[in-house]
Amino acid sequence: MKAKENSKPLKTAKKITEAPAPKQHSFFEDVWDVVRQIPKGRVTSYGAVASYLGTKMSARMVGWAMNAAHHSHPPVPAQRVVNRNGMLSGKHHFPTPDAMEKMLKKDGVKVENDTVKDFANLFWNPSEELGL
DNA sequence: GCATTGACGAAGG
DNA sequence: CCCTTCGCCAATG
Repeated sequence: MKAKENSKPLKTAKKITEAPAPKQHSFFEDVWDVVRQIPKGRVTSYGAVASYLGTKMSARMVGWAMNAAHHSHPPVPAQRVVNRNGMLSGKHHFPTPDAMEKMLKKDGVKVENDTVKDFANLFWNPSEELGL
């Protein structure tokens, strides 16, 4: 049901990055849910998550979801999500550029030159782990 | 309402 | 093998 919560000239007070999904089961929330299931010390890629959700071509949306994930709750370990290259492409979106790799190292993931070391080995594929 | 951008990825040249 | 282009979907200008 769609409850039109507004009919008044509300000046877009609703900003994204807070809760883009008024309802659950949104692509964003699905992404967060998968990312939250990433085991500590493991990492995955945007494409892998997208592929698990069935939209492998929409890997970019996963990145967008991560952006909103910063305000989601429970917190989403976005630092465990990197691009297919294993590079910390999103580190610039964290509070501080080194927050991402710092958290990864805390998870036991070695990061060097903004890239996850032994990425192929640490790669966590939701389609496999969660069941294809 | 159209044009541009974006934390990607695959394909083409 | 490196660079460019296209596709995806949504948000922003």
